[in-house]
Amino acid sequence: MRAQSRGSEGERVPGEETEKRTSLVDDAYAAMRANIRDATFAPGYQASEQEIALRLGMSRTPVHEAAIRLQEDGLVRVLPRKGILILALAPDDMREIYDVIIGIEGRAAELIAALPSAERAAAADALDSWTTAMEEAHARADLPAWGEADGAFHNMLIEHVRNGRMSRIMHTINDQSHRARMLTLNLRRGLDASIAEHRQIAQTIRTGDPDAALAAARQHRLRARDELLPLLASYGLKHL
Amino acid sequence: MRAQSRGSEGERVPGEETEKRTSLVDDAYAAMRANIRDATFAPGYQASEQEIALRLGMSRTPVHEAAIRLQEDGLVRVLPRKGILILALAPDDMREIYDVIIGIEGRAAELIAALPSAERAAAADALDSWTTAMEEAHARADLPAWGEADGAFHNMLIEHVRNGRMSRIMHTINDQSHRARMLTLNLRRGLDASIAEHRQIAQTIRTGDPDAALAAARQHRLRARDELLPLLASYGLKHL
DNA sequence: GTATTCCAGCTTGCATGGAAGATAGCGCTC
DNA sequence: GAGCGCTATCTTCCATGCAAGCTGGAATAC
Repeated sequence: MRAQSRGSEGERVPGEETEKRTSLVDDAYAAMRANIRDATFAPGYQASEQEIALRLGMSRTPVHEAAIRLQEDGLVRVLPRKGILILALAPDDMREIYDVIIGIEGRAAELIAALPSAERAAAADALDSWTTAMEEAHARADLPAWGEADGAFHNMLIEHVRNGRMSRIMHTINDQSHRARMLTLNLRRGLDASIAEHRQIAQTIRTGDPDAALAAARQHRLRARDELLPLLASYGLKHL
Repeated sequence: MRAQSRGSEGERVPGEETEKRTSLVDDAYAAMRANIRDATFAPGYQASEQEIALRLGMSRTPVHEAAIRLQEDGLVRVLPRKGILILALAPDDMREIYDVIIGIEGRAAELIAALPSAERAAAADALDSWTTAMEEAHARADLPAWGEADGAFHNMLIEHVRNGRMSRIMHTINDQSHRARMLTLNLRRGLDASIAEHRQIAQTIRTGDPDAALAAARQHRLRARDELLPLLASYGLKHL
């Protein structure tokens, strides 16, 4: 049973070049996170470390340590002597998540709008180009592309602050809410409003008005939250 | 040798209590975190897992797994085949930390000010009592007590939101900045202003004015940051 | 004296086995 | 038939062994 058979025939995480030094723990972490994101491990599913280790072709130790990291990220819960529980997301979790996003992203927009004008312009250009991508996707009624552009916009917003802690927080939060966003993508209505708000955020950044940028970013997320939460409630999605 | 695990255990989802299981991993995590907080493990110190395991009276495995959690918390860095490095805090880290605090705590104050009036009053009372404790400590020139009351005020602010993710983020951030706060406690000047701002925050919450609460909380942290960062720079504290 | 090479001793990464706790099902008692 | 207790079996937890990588210093060549 000492199989060093790396790579389980199936493809790895897309976009992740494992060219660098790859530890089994990192492999396990990436694989499990991907499986949770694409719902291969459905919420509520209770897996055993042994089973996952077998599937990934490694021993229990790296799986166990990856599970600790995932638990720290809030994606799973390690139940002592019972197994690894894939966490579900309740509407109340989405409320929590949105409040964190509103706080962090508002500050992020404010900070970017306070940068020197050259950097502001560069950021605004990048943000606008993603908004344009959203418009085009909207015109084609291509919801997945719309969602991807939307995600890229907000990701870019955070990255421009150059605050590793903010990036990390948003990254974690996005992991947690990814499934909910995918599910509700088809149900959303206010795409036009969303695009307009994106333009507004980029505009306030270009102008260099921190207060307005803060207000615009907050407004955008507040509206999205007020659109999403009733949706989840009405569809009775108890766990996502 | 047995490290006494201090009372603050990482809490999870609200509603789940009765966690009194004692695992060695939890012991190691709590002990190492306490040692980092009180600078028994000074920043820059590089310990080996074997050595820590010996000191804690356990084997390497639980220490290793605790180190993973601490790394996830941003307190240490696990260097492959070199050891566990206790991370230092540079002034730029403090800038990052303050921006996260400004975003999160502002939203927290806003949310509390939007609660029903009975809960607002209860929160404001609790906050005011801690502010009073700060005043008394200030009158006695008891800086440690002042710092403790200040910490309790802000902790209470976050806890009243009942958002586990916010609590967790602030908890992590506070762990990281604890040493810097302790160091600069003796150097701070604007204690009167700080107390007045605390009163202001509690007042806006009592009144139930979310916008004012947001502004007051932000203003408080912005001023504290602008007081602290030059202090760190002028004293040439490269790593804390 | 200086530069280079190599090795001994450190470190963690990972696998694996034993131990203990939790659980479900079976058999026994009433 | 219903309830209770025992046990078989599953799970994680933790200790430990082995392998591999990195580092510092000794020994050698010049």
